[in-house]
Amino acid sequence: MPHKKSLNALFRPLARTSRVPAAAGESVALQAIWDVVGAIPHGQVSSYGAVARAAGLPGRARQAGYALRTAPAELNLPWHRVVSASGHISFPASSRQYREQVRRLRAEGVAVQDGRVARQALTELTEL
DNA sequence: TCGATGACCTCTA
DNA sequence: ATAGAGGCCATCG
Repeated sequence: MPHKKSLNALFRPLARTSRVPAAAGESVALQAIWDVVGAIPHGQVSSYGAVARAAGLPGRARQAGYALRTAPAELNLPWHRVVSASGHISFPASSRQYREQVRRLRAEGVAVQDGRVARQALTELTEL
């Protein structure tokens, strides 16, 4: 496993393709996570942990979830492209957000069965 | 200051 | 496949 410094260098190209505008006053961690999520291509799915790693925050999957929860709606982040490492949608099956995520994923051609996508369908975000 | 919480993860068994 | 333990850390009451 590369050192954190080289990790950042590795992921820099990904961040550069981000379409998320910088929000003034936000922490670098939050901004980095939003950048990564905003760079996930249409039809592709990743996990909170992978997003955190790509943002230079290995081991901080929870912060990725927090960042998505607090993301300004104006950013129009493709939040639905992020699920847990197991492939499961991280919302109660009865929730409105759960249904919305399933709807959006299927609209992009992503197969969702029993509230989860195949782990094989998850991308590590390092090969973009 | 402290304990609880949470859009999570990894290792063990 | 499933379950528990530990780890992570920003937020909140």
